[in-house]
Amino acid sequence: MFIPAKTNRISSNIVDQIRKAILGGDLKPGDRLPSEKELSQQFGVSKASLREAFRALEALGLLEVRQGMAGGAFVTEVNLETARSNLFNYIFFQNPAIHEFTELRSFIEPAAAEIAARKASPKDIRELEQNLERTRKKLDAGPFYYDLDTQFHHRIASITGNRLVCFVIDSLKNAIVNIKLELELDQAFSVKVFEAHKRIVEALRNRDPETCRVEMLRHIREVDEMMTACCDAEKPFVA
Amino acid sequence: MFIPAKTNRISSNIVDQIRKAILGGDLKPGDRLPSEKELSQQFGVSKASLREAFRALEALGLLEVRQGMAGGAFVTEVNLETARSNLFNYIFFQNPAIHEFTELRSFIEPAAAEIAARKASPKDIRELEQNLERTRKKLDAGPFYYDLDTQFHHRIASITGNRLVCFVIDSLKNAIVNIKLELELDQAFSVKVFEAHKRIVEALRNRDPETCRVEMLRHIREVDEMMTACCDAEKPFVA
DNA sequence: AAATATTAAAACATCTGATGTTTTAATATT
DNA sequence: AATATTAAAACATCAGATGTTTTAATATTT
Repeated sequence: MFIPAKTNRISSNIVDQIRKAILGGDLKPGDRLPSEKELSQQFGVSKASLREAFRALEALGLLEVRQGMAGGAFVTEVNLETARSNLFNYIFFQNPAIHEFTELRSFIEPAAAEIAARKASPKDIRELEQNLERTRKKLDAGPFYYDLDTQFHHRIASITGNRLVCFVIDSLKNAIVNIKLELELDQAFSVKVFEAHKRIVEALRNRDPETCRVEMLRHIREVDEMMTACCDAEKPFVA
Repeated sequence: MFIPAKTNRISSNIVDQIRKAILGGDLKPGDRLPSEKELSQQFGVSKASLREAFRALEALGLLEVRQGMAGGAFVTEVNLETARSNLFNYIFFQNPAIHEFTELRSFIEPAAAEIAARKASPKDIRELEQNLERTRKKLDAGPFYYDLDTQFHHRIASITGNRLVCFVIDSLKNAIVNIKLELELDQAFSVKVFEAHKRIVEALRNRDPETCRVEMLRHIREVDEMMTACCDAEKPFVA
Protein backbone atom coordinates (compact mmCIF):
# COMPACT_ATOMS: atom_id res chain seq x y z
CA MET A 1 0.00 0.00 0.00
CA PHE A 2 2.51 2.58 1.14
CA ILE A 3 6.03 3.05 -0.01
CA PRO A 4 8.69 3.35 2.70
CA ALA A 5 9.32 7.00 3.39
CA LYS A 6 12.47 8.22 1.79
CA THR A 7 15.46 9.87 3.32
CA ASN A 8 15.53 13.51 2.67
CA ARG A 9 19.23 13.82 2.93
CA ILE A 10 20.77 16.29 0.57
CA SER A 11 23.39 13.79 -0.50
CA SER A 12 20.72 11.25 -1.48
CA ASN A 13 19.04 13.86 -3.56
CA ILE A 14 22.28 14.54 -5.38
CA VAL A 15 23.00 10.83 -5.80
CA ASP A 16 19.58 10.37 -7.38
CA GLN A 17 20.05 13.28 -9.72
CA ILE A 18 23.45 12.16 -10.92
CA ARG A 19 22.46 8.51 -11.17
CA LYS A 20 19.45 9.46 -13.24
CA ALA A 21 21.60 11.62 -15.46
CA ILE A 22 23.87 8.64 -16.07
CA LEU A 23 21.12 6.08 -16.63
CA GLY A 24 19.26 8.58 -18.75
CA GLY A 25 22.27 9.04 -20.97
CA ASP A 26 22.93 12.68 -20.15
CA LEU A 27 26.21 11.68 -18.57
CA LYS A 28 28.41 9.09 -20.17
CA PRO A 29 31.42 7.08 -18.97
CA GLY A 30 34.47 9.29 -19.19
CA ASP A 31 32.54 12.50 -18.66
CA ARG A 32 33.94 14.76 -16.00
CA LEU A 33 31.66 16.56 -13.63
CA PRO A 34 32.44 20.15 -12.69
CA SER A 35 34.81 20.67 -9.78
CA GLU A 36 33.59 20.29 -6.23
CA LYS A 37 33.45 24.03 -5.84
CA GLU A 38 31.47 24.64 -8.98
CA LEU A 39 29.15 21.70 -8.54
CA SER A 40 28.39 22.50 -4.93
CA GLN A 41 27.40 25.96 -6.07
CA GLN A 42 25.23 24.58 -8.86
CA PHE A 43 23.44 22.29 -6.42
CA GLY A 44 23.39 25.02 -3.82
CA VAL A 45 24.88 22.78 -1.16
CA SER A 46 28.04 22.64 0.84
CA LYS A 47 31.11 20.84 -0.32
CA ALA A 48 30.67 18.30 2.47
CA SER A 49 27.23 17.21 1.26
CA LEU A 50 28.44 16.94 -2.30
CA ARG A 51 31.35 14.82 -1.21
CA GLU A 52 29.04 12.48 0.67
CA ALA A 53 27.09 12.03 -2.54
CA PHE A 54 30.32 11.31 -4.40
CA ARG A 55 31.25 8.60 -1.94
CA ALA A 56 27.88 6.90 -2.46
CA LEU A 57 28.20 7.08 -6.22
CA GLU A 58 31.68 5.66 -6.01
CA ALA A 59 30.38 2.77 -3.92
CA LEU A 60 27.85 2.06 -6.64
CA GLY A 61 30.65 2.07 -9.15
CA LEU A 62 29.19 4.93 -11.14
CA LEU A 63 31.81 7.52 -10.35
CA GLU A 64 35.52 7.69 -9.86
CA VAL A 65 37.01 10.68 -8.12
CA ARG A 66 40.64 11.45 -8.71
CA GLN A 67 42.86 13.94 -6.99
CA GLY A 68 45.32 16.26 -8.67
CA MET A 69 45.31 18.94 -11.30
CA ALA A 70 43.58 16.91 -14.02
CA GLY A 71 41.48 15.17 -11.42
CA GLY A 72 37.83 15.45 -10.61
CA ALA A 73 34.76 13.27 -10.64
CA PHE A 74 34.52 11.04 -13.69
CA VAL A 75 31.58 8.93 -14.73
CA THR A 76 32.58 5.28 -15.00
CA GLU A 77 31.02 2.09 -16.23
CA VAL A 78 30.25 -0.16 -13.32
CA ASN A 79 32.95 -2.78 -13.42
CA LEU A 80 32.55 -6.48 -12.88
CA GLU A 81 34.38 -6.47 -9.59
CA THR A 82 32.09 -3.85 -8.09
CA ALA A 83 28.98 -5.55 -9.41
CA ARG A 84 30.01 -8.88 -8.01
CA SER A 85 30.96 -7.39 -4.70
CA ASN A 86 27.66 -5.54 -4.39
CA LEU A 87 25.75 -8.66 -5.33
CA PHE A 88 27.73 -10.59 -2.80
CA ASN A 89 26.63 -8.25 -0.04
CA TYR A 90 23.08 -9.32 -0.78
CA ILE A 91 23.72 -13.03 -1.15
CA PHE A 92 25.69 -13.01 2.08
CA PHE A 93 22.59 -12.16 4.07
CA GLN A 94 20.40 -14.58 2.18
CA ASN A 95 22.97 -17.19 3.11
CA PRO A 96 21.47 -19.68 0.70
CA ALA A 97 21.81 -23.37 1.33
CA ILE A 98 24.22 -25.25 -0.86
CA HIS A 99 21.34 -26.91 -2.63
CA GLU A 100 20.00 -23.51 -3.67
CA PHE A 101 23.29 -22.69 -5.32
CA THR A 102 23.37 -26.11 -6.87
CA GLU A 103 19.85 -25.90 -8.20
CA LEU A 104 20.46 -22.59 -9.92
CA ARG A 105 23.80 -23.74 -11.25
CA SER A 106 22.20 -26.91 -12.56
CA PHE A 107 19.82 -24.76 -14.57
CA ILE A 108 22.51 -22.62 -16.12
CA GLU A 109 25.82 -24.38 -16.37
CA PRO A 110 24.80 -27.55 -18.21
CA ALA A 111 22.95 -25.40 -20.73
CA ALA A 112 25.97 -23.16 -21.06
CA ALA A 113 28.25 -26.16 -21.45
CA GLU A 114 26.06 -27.52 -24.19
CA ILE A 115 26.34 -24.26 -26.09
CA ALA A 116 30.03 -24.06 -25.40
CA ALA A 117 30.51 -27.46 -27.01
CA ARG A 118 29.06 -26.01 -30.17
CA LYS A 119 30.88 -22.70 -30.11
CA ALA A 120 34.28 -23.46 -28.63
CA SER A 121 37.21 -22.34 -30.75
CA PRO A 122 40.50 -24.24 -30.82
CA LYS A 123 41.92 -21.49 -28.62
CA ASP A 124 39.13 -21.96 -26.09
CA ILE A 125 39.85 -25.65 -25.93
CA ARG A 126 43.55 -25.06 -25.59
CA GLU A 127 42.96 -22.73 -22.65
CA LEU A 128 40.76 -25.28 -20.95
CA GLU A 129 43.40 -27.93 -21.47
CA GLN A 130 45.93 -25.62 -19.91
CA ASN A 131 43.62 -25.19 -16.98
CA LEU A 132 43.38 -28.94 -16.62
CA GLU A 133 47.12 -29.31 -16.77
CA ARG A 134 47.64 -26.72 -14.02
CA THR A 135 44.98 -28.37 -11.94
CA ARG A 136 46.60 -31.73 -12.33
CA LYS A 137 49.89 -30.32 -11.10
CA LYS A 138 48.27 -29.05 -7.94
CA LEU A 139 46.35 -32.21 -7.30
CA ASP A 140 48.62 -33.66 -4.70
CA ALA A 141 49.63 -30.32 -3.26
CA GLY A 142 47.09 -30.77 -0.50
CA PRO A 143 44.17 -28.38 -0.06
CA PHE A 144 41.64 -27.70 -2.75
CA TYR A 145 42.42 -24.67 -4.88
CA TYR A 146 39.43 -22.63 -5.87
CA ASP A 147 41.20 -20.36 -8.32
CA LEU A 148 41.62 -22.86 -11.11
CA ASP A 149 38.18 -24.28 -10.50
CA THR A 150 36.65 -20.82 -10.72
CA GLN A 151 38.62 -20.15 -13.86
CA PHE A 152 37.46 -23.39 -15.43
CA HIS A 153 33.80 -22.56 -15.01
CA HIS A 154 34.40 -19.00 -16.08
CA ARG A 155 36.05 -20.04 -19.30
CA ILE A 156 33.21 -22.31 -20.28
CA ALA A 157 30.69 -19.62 -19.45
CA SER A 158 32.51 -17.06 -21.53
CA ILE A 159 32.53 -19.33 -24.57
CA THR A 160 28.79 -18.82 -24.77
CA GLY A 161 29.46 -15.18 -25.53
CA ASN A 162 26.60 -14.26 -23.26
CA ARG A 163 27.75 -11.72 -20.71
CA LEU A 164 24.75 -12.22 -18.47
CA VAL A 165 25.30 -15.95 -18.31
CA CYS A 166 28.94 -15.33 -17.63
CA PHE A 167 28.24 -12.85 -14.87
CA VAL A 168 25.75 -15.06 -13.08
CA ILE A 169 27.97 -18.12 -13.20
CA ASP A 170 30.92 -16.10 -11.99
CA SER A 171 28.97 -14.52 -9.20
CA LEU A 172 27.56 -17.79 -7.97
CA LYS A 173 30.96 -19.41 -7.95
CA ASN A 174 32.37 -16.39 -6.17
CA ALA A 175 29.65 -16.48 -3.55
CA ILE A 176 30.05 -20.19 -2.92
CA VAL A 177 33.75 -19.76 -2.54
CA ASN A 178 33.36 -16.91 -0.09
CA ILE A 179 30.42 -18.08 1.95
CA LYS A 180 30.27 -21.84 1.97
CA LEU A 181 33.79 -22.45 1.30
CA GLU A 182 36.64 -23.05 3.40
CA LEU A 183 34.99 -26.21 4.20
CA GLU A 184 37.88 -28.52 4.62
CA LEU A 185 37.65 -30.28 1.32
CA ASP A 186 39.92 -33.25 1.06
CA GLN A 187 42.02 -34.54 -1.74
CA ALA A 188 39.34 -36.98 -2.83
CA PHE A 189 37.23 -33.92 -3.59
CA SER A 190 39.95 -32.37 -5.70
CA VAL A 191 40.40 -35.55 -7.67
CA LYS A 192 36.70 -35.94 -8.38
CA VAL A 193 36.50 -32.34 -9.56
CA PHE A 194 39.51 -32.86 -11.77
CA GLU A 195 38.09 -36.01 -13.30
CA ALA A 196 34.80 -34.29 -13.99
CA HIS A 197 36.52 -31.33 -15.59
CA LYS A 198 38.47 -33.71 -17.75
CA ARG A 199 35.32 -35.41 -18.98
CA ILE A 200 33.75 -32.06 -19.76
CA VAL A 201 36.73 -30.89 -21.78
CA GLU A 202 36.79 -34.23 -23.53
CA ALA A 203 33.18 -33.75 -24.62
CA LEU A 204 33.98 -30.21 -25.69
CA ARG A 205 36.89 -31.40 -27.75
CA ASN A 206 34.63 -33.98 -29.38
CA ARG A 207 32.07 -31.30 -30.15
CA ASP A 208 29.55 -33.37 -28.28
CA PRO A 209 27.04 -30.91 -26.77
CA GLU A 210 24.81 -33.52 -25.21
CA THR A 211 27.61 -35.28 -23.36
CA CYS A 212 29.03 -31.94 -22.35
CA ARG A 213 25.70 -30.96 -20.83
CA VAL A 214 25.24 -34.24 -19.04
CA GLU A 215 28.75 -34.27 -17.66
CA MET A 216 28.42 -30.73 -16.38
CA LEU A 217 25.16 -31.58 -14.65
CA ARG A 218 26.70 -34.65 -13.14
CA HIS A 219 29.68 -32.62 -11.99
CA ILE A 220 27.54 -30.00 -10.29
CA ARG A 221 25.46 -32.58 -8.51
CA GLU A 222 28.49 -34.51 -7.43
CA VAL A 223 30.05 -31.39 -5.98
CA ASP A 224 26.78 -30.66 -4.21
CA GLU A 225 26.80 -34.07 -2.57
CA MET A 226 30.36 -33.75 -1.45
CA MET A 227 29.94 -30.25 -0.09
CA THR A 228 26.73 -31.16 1.68
CA ALA A 229 28.36 -34.19 3.22
CA CYS A 230 31.20 -32.00 4.32
CA CYS A 231 28.78 -29.49 5.87
CA ASP A 232 26.75 -32.17 7.61
CA ALA A 233 29.92 -33.58 9.08
CA GLU A 234 30.27 -30.15 10.61
CA LYS A 235 33.81 -29.90 9.57
CA PRO A 236 35.25 -26.60 10.66
CA PHE A 237 34.45 -23.45 8.80
CA VAL A 238 37.35 -21.12 8.45
CA ALA A 239 36.13 -17.58 8.10
CA MET B 1 50.12 -9.25 -13.03
CA PHE B 2 49.51 -6.13 -11.01
CA ILE B 3 46.44 -5.16 -9.11
CA PRO B 4 45.08 -1.68 -9.78
CA ALA B 5 46.38 0.66 -7.12
CA LYS B 6 43.78 1.41 -4.53
CA THR B 7 42.47 4.67 -3.25
CA ASN B 8 43.90 5.58 0.03
CA ARG B 9 41.01 7.64 1.09
CA ILE B 10 40.23 7.53 4.75
CA SER B 11 36.58 6.89 4.09
CA SER B 12 37.41 3.83 1.95
CA ASN B 13 39.49 2.48 4.74
CA ILE B 14 36.60 2.85 7.14
CA VAL B 15 34.15 1.34 4.67
CA ASP B 16 36.41 -1.68 4.30
CA GLN B 17 36.77 -2.12 8.03
CA ILE B 18 33.06 -1.91 8.72
CA ARG B 19 32.13 -4.08 5.73
CA LYS B 20 34.57 -6.71 6.86
CA ALA B 21 33.19 -6.57 10.38
CA ILE B 22 29.73 -7.20 8.96
CA LEU B 23 30.72 -9.97 6.56
CA GLY B 24 32.90 -11.47 9.25
CA GLY B 25 29.98 -11.63 11.62
CA ASP B 26 31.33 -9.19 14.21
CA LEU B 27 28.51 -6.83 13.36
CA LYS B 28 25.01 -8.11 12.81
CA PRO B 29 21.86 -6.60 11.34
CA GLY B 30 20.25 -4.45 13.99
CA ASP B 31 23.50 -3.61 15.71
CA ARG B 32 24.08 0.06 16.34
CA LEU B 33 27.45 1.59 15.82
CA PRO B 34 28.71 4.16 18.30
CA SER B 35 27.71 7.77 17.68
CA GLU B 36 29.51 9.81 15.07
CA LYS B 37 31.48 11.57 17.71
CA GLU B 38 32.62 8.42 19.46
CA LEU B 39 33.35 6.48 16.29
CA SER B 40 35.30 9.28 14.71
CA GLN B 41 37.45 9.33 17.84
CA GLN B 42 37.89 5.55 17.73
CA PHE B 43 38.97 5.70 14.11
CA GLY B 44 40.97 8.82 14.78
CA VAL B 45 39.36 10.69 11.92
CA SER B 46 37.12 13.68 11.51
CA LYS B 47 33.39 13.47 11.54
CA ALA B 48 33.33 14.43 7.87
CA SER B 49 35.39 11.44 6.80
CA LEU B 50 33.32 9.10 8.90
CA ARG B 51 30.16 10.47 7.36
CA GLU B 52 31.51 9.91 3.87
CA ALA B 53 32.09 6.29 4.81
CA PHE B 54 28.56 6.04 6.15
CA ARG B 55 27.14 7.27 2.87
CA ALA B 56 29.06 4.62 0.95
CA LEU B 57 27.90 1.88 3.30
CA GLU B 58 24.35 3.10 2.97
CA ALA B 59 24.65 2.94 -0.81
CA LEU B 60 25.76 -0.66 -0.48
CA GLY B 61 22.73 -1.33 1.66
CA LEU B 62 24.78 -2.39 4.65
CA LEU B 63 23.96 0.52 6.92
CA GLU B 64 21.04 2.71 7.73
CA VAL B 65 21.64 5.98 9.47
CA ARG B 66 18.76 7.53 11.34
CA GLN B 67 18.50 10.94 12.89
CA GLY B 68 17.05 11.71 16.28
CA MET B 69 17.61 10.79 19.88
CA ALA B 70 17.42 7.01 19.39
CA GLY B 71 19.06 7.32 16.00
CA GLY B 72 22.50 6.39 14.83
CA ALA B 73 24.08 4.03 12.34
CA PHE B 74 22.45 0.60 12.25
CA VAL B 75 23.68 -2.43 10.42
CA THR B 76 21.07 -3.68 7.97
CA GLU B 77 20.59 -6.70 5.78
CA VAL B 78 20.95 -5.69 2.17
CA ASN B 79 17.41 -5.59 0.88
CA LEU B 80 16.17 -6.88 -2.43
CA GLU B 81 15.48 -3.44 -3.81
CA THR B 82 19.02 -2.26 -3.18
CA ALA B 83 20.53 -5.44 -4.57
CA ARG B 84 18.47 -5.24 -7.72
CA SER B 85 19.22 -1.59 -8.18
CA ASN B 86 22.95 -2.11 -7.75
CA LEU B 87 22.90 -5.03 -10.15
CA PHE B 88 20.95 -2.93 -12.59
CA ASN B 89 23.69 -0.31 -12.59
CA TYR B 90 26.00 -2.98 -13.93
CA ILE B 91 23.63 -4.50 -16.47
CA PHE B 92 22.81 -1.06 -17.77
CA PHE B 93 26.33 -0.57 -19.04
CA GLN B 94 26.57 -4.09 -20.42
CA ASN B 95 23.43 -3.24 -22.33
CA PRO B 96 22.91 -6.86 -23.30
CA ALA B 97 21.06 -7.72 -26.45
CA ILE B 98 17.58 -9.09 -26.05
CA HIS B 99 18.78 -12.50 -27.10
CA GLU B 100 21.24 -12.53 -24.20
CA PHE B 101 18.42 -11.96 -21.77
CA THR B 102 16.35 -14.54 -23.55
CA GLU B 103 19.07 -17.14 -23.54
CA LEU B 104 19.67 -16.84 -19.82
CA ARG B 105 15.97 -16.79 -19.09
CA SER B 106 15.49 -19.86 -21.24
CA PHE B 107 18.00 -21.67 -19.04
CA ILE B 108 16.32 -20.73 -15.79
CA GLU B 109 12.63 -20.11 -16.17
CA PRO B 110 11.54 -23.32 -17.86
CA ALA B 111 13.45 -25.28 -15.24
CA ALA B 112 11.86 -23.19 -12.51
CA ALA B 113 8.42 -23.66 -14.03
CA GLU B 114 8.93 -27.40 -14.11
CA ILE B 115 9.74 -27.42 -10.42
CA ALA B 116 6.88 -25.05 -9.69
CA ALA B 117 4.46 -27.51 -11.29
CA ARG B 118 5.57 -30.05 -8.73
CA LYS B 119 5.60 -27.79 -5.74
CA ALA B 120 2.74 -25.34 -6.28
CA SER B 121 0.25 -25.16 -3.42
CA PRO B 122 -3.43 -24.46 -4.02
CA LYS B 123 -2.78 -20.95 -2.75
CA ASP B 124 0.02 -20.47 -5.27
CA ILE B 125 -2.29 -21.54 -8.06
CA ARG B 126 -5.05 -19.29 -6.82
CA GLU B 127 -2.70 -16.31 -6.84
CA LEU B 128 -1.60 -17.06 -10.36
CA GLU B 129 -5.19 -17.32 -11.45
CA GLN B 130 -5.86 -13.96 -9.86
CA ASN B 131 -2.93 -12.57 -11.79
CA LEU B 132 -4.40 -13.96 -15.00
CA GLU B 133 -7.77 -12.48 -14.24
CA ARG B 134 -6.30 -9.03 -13.63
CA THR B 135 -4.26 -9.33 -16.78
CA ARG B 136 -7.33 -10.26 -18.78
CA LYS B 137 -9.12 -7.18 -17.53
CA LYS B 138 -6.35 -4.93 -18.75
CA LEU B 139 -6.04 -6.64 -22.10
CA ASP B 140 -7.99 -4.15 -24.11
CA ALA B 141 -6.91 -1.18 -22.04
CA GLY B 142 -4.26 -0.38 -24.60
CA PRO B 143 -0.54 -0.43 -23.79
CA PHE B 144 1.23 -3.43 -22.36
CA TYR B 145 1.44 -3.48 -18.58
CA TYR B 146 4.67 -4.80 -17.21
CA ASP B 147 3.59 -4.95 -13.58
CA LEU B 148 1.37 -7.97 -13.85
CA ASP B 149 3.77 -9.69 -16.19
CA THR B 150 6.61 -9.15 -13.76
CA GLN B 151 4.44 -10.40 -10.94
CA PHE B 152 3.51 -13.52 -12.89
CA HIS B 153 7.08 -14.56 -13.43
CA HIS B 154 7.98 -13.64 -9.88
CA ARG B 155 5.26 -15.83 -8.44
CA ILE B 156 6.35 -18.84 -10.39
CA ALA B 157 9.94 -18.27 -9.43
CA SER B 158 9.06 -17.99 -5.77
CA ILE B 159 7.20 -21.29 -5.81
CA THR B 160 10.54 -22.99 -6.29
CA GLY B 161 11.49 -21.76 -2.82
CA ASN B 162 14.93 -20.97 -4.15
CA ARG B 163 15.79 -17.38 -3.33
CA LEU B 164 18.68 -17.23 -5.76
CA VAL B 165 16.50 -18.39 -8.62
CA CYS B 166 13.90 -15.90 -7.58
CA PHE B 167 16.37 -13.05 -7.39
CA VAL B 168 17.90 -13.72 -10.77
CA ILE B 169 14.56 -14.05 -12.52
CA ASP B 170 13.33 -10.88 -10.86
CA SER B 171 16.44 -8.96 -11.72
CA LEU B 172 16.42 -10.02 -15.34
CA LYS B 173 12.80 -9.06 -15.74
CA ASN B 174 13.48 -5.77 -14.01
CA ALA B 175 16.42 -5.04 -16.28
CA ILE B 176 14.50 -5.88 -19.42
CA VAL B 177 11.67 -3.67 -18.35
CA ASN B 178 13.96 -0.77 -17.61
CA ILE B 179 16.42 -1.04 -20.44
CA LYS B 180 14.81 -2.65 -23.42
CA LEU B 181 11.39 -1.79 -22.60
CA GLU B 182 9.20 0.90 -23.50
CA LEU B 183 9.35 -0.52 -26.89
CA GLU B 184 5.93 0.23 -28.20
CA LEU B 185 4.45 -3.18 -27.73
CA ASP B 186 1.07 -3.53 -29.31
CA GLN B 187 -2.05 -5.28 -28.18
CA ALA B 188 -1.20 -8.38 -30.16
CA PHE B 189 1.80 -8.71 -27.89
CA SER B 190 -0.31 -8.43 -24.77
CA VAL B 191 -2.69 -11.08 -26.03
CA LYS B 192 0.08 -13.52 -26.89
CA VAL B 193 1.63 -13.06 -23.46
CA PHE B 194 -1.73 -13.60 -21.83
CA GLU B 195 -2.41 -16.75 -23.79
CA ALA B 196 1.01 -18.13 -22.91
CA HIS B 197 0.53 -17.36 -19.24
CA LYS B 198 -2.80 -19.12 -19.37
CA ARG B 199 -1.24 -22.23 -20.81
CA ILE B 200 1.46 -22.20 -18.16
CA VAL B 201 -1.04 -21.91 -15.33
CA GLU B 202 -3.11 -24.63 -16.91
CA ALA B 203 -0.12 -26.96 -16.87
CA LEU B 204 0.60 -25.97 -13.31
CA ARG B 205 -2.95 -26.71 -12.29
CA ASN B 206 -2.69 -30.12 -13.96
CA ARG B 207 0.55 -30.82 -12.13
CA ASP B 208 2.20 -31.38 -15.45
CA PRO B 209 5.84 -30.36 -15.04
CA GLU B 210 6.91 -31.25 -18.56
CA THR B 211 4.19 -29.22 -20.24
CA CYS B 212 4.83 -26.40 -17.84
CA ARG B 213 8.49 -26.35 -18.80
CA VAL B 214 7.79 -26.54 -22.50
CA GLU B 215 5.20 -23.81 -22.39
CA MET B 216 7.46 -21.51 -20.44
CA LEU B 217 10.26 -22.03 -22.92
CA ARG B 218 7.91 -21.39 -25.79
CA HIS B 219 6.64 -18.25 -24.08
CA ILE B 220 10.10 -16.86 -23.54
CA ARG B 221 11.11 -17.52 -27.13
CA GLU B 222 7.95 -16.04 -28.45
CA VAL B 223 8.44 -12.88 -26.43
CA ASP B 224 12.01 -12.73 -27.70
CA GLU B 225 10.83 -12.85 -31.29
CA MET B 226 8.25 -10.17 -30.76
CA MET B 227 10.60 -7.86 -28.92
CA THR B 228 13.35 -8.37 -31.45
CA ALA B 229 10.96 -7.64 -34.27
CA CYS B 230 9.86 -4.55 -32.46
CA CYS B 231 13.47 -3.44 -32.01
CA ASP B 232 14.37 -4.13 -35.61
CA ALA B 233 11.43 -2.10 -36.71
CA GLU B 234 13.12 0.67 -34.81
CA LYS B 235 10.00 1.63 -33.11
CA PRO B 236 10.58 4.54 -30.81
CA PHE B 237 12.21 4.03 -27.46
CA VAL B 238 10.70 6.08 -24.70
CA ALA B 239 13.26 6.69 -22.01
C1' DA C 1 67.59 20.10 -29.13
C1' DA C 2 66.48 16.84 -25.82
C1' DA C 3 66.19 15.30 -21.40
C1' DT C 4 65.58 16.41 -16.82
C1' DA C 5 64.40 19.07 -12.83
C1' DT C 6 61.65 22.71 -10.79
C1' DT C 7 57.60 25.10 -9.81
C1' DA C 8 52.93 26.70 -9.77
C1' DA C 9 48.24 25.82 -9.96
C1' DA C 10 44.09 23.06 -10.06
C1' DA C 11 41.46 19.91 -7.64
C1' DC C 12 40.59 16.81 -4.20
C1' DA C 13 41.31 15.28 1.10
C1' DT C 14 40.84 16.24 5.70
C1' DC C 15 39.92 18.65 9.83
C1' DT C 16 37.55 21.88 13.05
C1' DG C 17 33.85 23.86 15.02
C1' DA C 18 29.54 26.21 14.70
C1' DT C 19 24.58 25.88 13.95
C1' DG C 20 20.30 23.54 12.62
C1' DT C 21 16.91 19.66 12.60
C1' DT C 22 14.80 15.30 14.12
C1' DT C 23 13.40 12.18 17.15
C1' DT C 24 12.63 10.32 21.52
C1' DA C 25 12.04 10.10 26.37
C1' DA C 26 11.14 12.40 30.40
C1' DT C 27 8.33 15.73 32.53
C1' DA C 28 4.58 18.70 33.28
C1' DT C 29 -0.10 19.82 32.55
C1' DT C 30 -4.78 19.16 31.92
C1' DA D 1 -5.14 8.83 32.16
C1' DA D 2 -4.38 11.40 28.34
C1' DT D 3 -2.13 15.04 26.34
C1' DA D 4 1.17 18.68 25.81
C1' DT D 5 5.74 20.46 26.70
C1' DT D 6 10.51 20.30 26.96
C1' DA D 7 15.23 18.77 27.08
C1' DA D 8 18.71 16.02 25.27
C1' DA D 9 20.90 12.84 22.10
C1' DA D 10 22.29 12.21 17.60
C1' DC D 11 22.50 13.24 12.98
C1' DA D 12 22.54 17.10 8.96
C1' DT D 13 24.57 20.88 6.99
C1' DC D 14 27.55 24.53 6.39
C1' DA D 15 31.78 27.51 6.15
C1' DG D 16 36.40 27.95 5.94
C1' DA D 17 41.12 26.71 6.90
C1' DT D 18 44.97 23.76 5.72
C1' DG D 19 47.17 19.81 3.50
C1' DT D 20 48.24 16.60 -0.40
C1' DT D 21 48.37 15.00 -5.17
C1' DT D 22 48.83 15.40 -9.74
C1' DT D 23 49.71 17.68 -13.87
C1' DA D 24 51.33 21.09 -16.98
C1' DA D 25 54.22 24.72 -17.75
C1' DT D 26 58.72 26.43 -17.17
C1' DA D 27 63.45 26.48 -16.30
C1' DT D 28 67.69 24.14 -16.29
C1' DT D 29 71.08 21.12 -17.65
C1' DT D 30 73.44 18.09 -20.89
